[in-house]
Amino acid sequence: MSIDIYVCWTVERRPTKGRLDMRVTKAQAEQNRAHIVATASRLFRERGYDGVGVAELMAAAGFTHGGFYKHFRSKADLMAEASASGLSTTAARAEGLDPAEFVERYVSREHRDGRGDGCTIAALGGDAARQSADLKTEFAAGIENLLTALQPPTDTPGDADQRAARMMVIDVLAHSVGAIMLSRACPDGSPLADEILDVCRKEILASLAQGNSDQPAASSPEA
Amino acid sequence: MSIDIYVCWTVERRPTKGRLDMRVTKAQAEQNRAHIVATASRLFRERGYDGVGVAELMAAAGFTHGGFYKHFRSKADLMAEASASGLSTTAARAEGLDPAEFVERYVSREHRDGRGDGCTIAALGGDAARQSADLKTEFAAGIENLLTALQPPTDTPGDADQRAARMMVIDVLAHSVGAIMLSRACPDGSPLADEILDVCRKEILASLAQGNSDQPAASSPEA
DNA sequence: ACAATAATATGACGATCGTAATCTAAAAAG
DNA sequence: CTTTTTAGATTACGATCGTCATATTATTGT
Repeated sequence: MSIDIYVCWTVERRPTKGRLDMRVTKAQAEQNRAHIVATASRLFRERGYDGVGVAELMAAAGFTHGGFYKHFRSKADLMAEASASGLSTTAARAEGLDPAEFVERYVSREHRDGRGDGCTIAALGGDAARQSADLKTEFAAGIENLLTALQPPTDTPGDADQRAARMMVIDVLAHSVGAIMLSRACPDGSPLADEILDVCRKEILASLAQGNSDQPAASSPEA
Repeated sequence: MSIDIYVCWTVERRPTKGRLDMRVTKAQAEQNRAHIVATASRLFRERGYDGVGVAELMAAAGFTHGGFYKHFRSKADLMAEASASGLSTTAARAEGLDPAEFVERYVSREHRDGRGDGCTIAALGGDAARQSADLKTEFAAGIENLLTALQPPTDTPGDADQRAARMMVIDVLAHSVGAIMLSRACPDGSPLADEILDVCRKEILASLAQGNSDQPAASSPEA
């Protein structure tokens, strides 16, 4: 019959997934769904929620748009799920990182220029502000997770220390997000874009070095 | 003739502009154009560049969509102009403001909850990052203007002081923008949204108070 | 006063949007 | 083996998108 044609299509579209049949294993379907979410997470970060249509999105994942509503109730649902996925990735990457290390990686040209791979907060935070409460809730949860991942391990959780640490990471995160977003709003490769990044990175790191009251290393750290 | 009817329509639609005729005074046309730009600037800040269509935009300004392309070459052109308009308004408002005063007003609930009236950078910076180089250039110019407006008047422009002041305002701006955007990405009225705002405002003001090397007031300022 | 101009209204174009109905055939259930 | 279920393909719907063509008529230039 037309099996050869199907195989041909398969090779042309998604060699990884490898199937274009009508019905698919339950495990395969789950995997396909995850792949759609991952693709959406990247595309949304690159072009914004309104910048990617359902059809284009499915095509980028290697499918036609028809099956979309077998996986998600609406585009808004996928937006929330893709955002949650991206946010959890960022939190996982930050896990165990020293705040200074986080800032070095976050407030960098590589991060600024790699929207699709970068932080969902910096890429879609502006869009999220105009979306549904559901999506904003996902963002808040993602932010909380990131804060937790960044909070230095306070084995003796004296309430004052804990609160101070939380305030510190909140401030560092907002500061870093602002630096990336401001830099991205400038023309690619413009001096101002780089200046913003360099100035902010330096200032954030300085405030971190000085704000360490645990290790009272004022100007000359450990000798 | 039908002047009475025109007046009636006028009252129903845009009492300010006052005319619905086909042809209009050159001055009136200019005023109409400015009104369209102002309306667009507000609507874009509230709903994003992709969230407002040309027809809806013109209707909000009191016109039909037909005349749009007599005023602007494309929607992208209006986006750039509306952004420039909003950015210059922000810079004008910041003119002569002490950095601390700026932060008090900028990192506030009123600003966060008033997108349409607030800073264009915070409202559209995320969108601008995905737009054309022309629009990004407008943003960079607007940011530069805001930096200049915020820079304390260095009457003796020693290069070192000047550069330090510039670094300070760049850092404060990015920090403030990040605080607003992060807070706006959280659900309306959520504790985290307010916490971000309060923590960041406090930290930014603290860094300003401490960073003042001109007035060497370390802990106890002027006596 | 007359002719040329241009700001607005009306209507329509093709493209794309999110969503859904229908079809197909293989996987899952019996 | 038979039946049911369902992932994905195909097709299509109505709405909206940015843009443009045309008509109208008061203003502007002469």
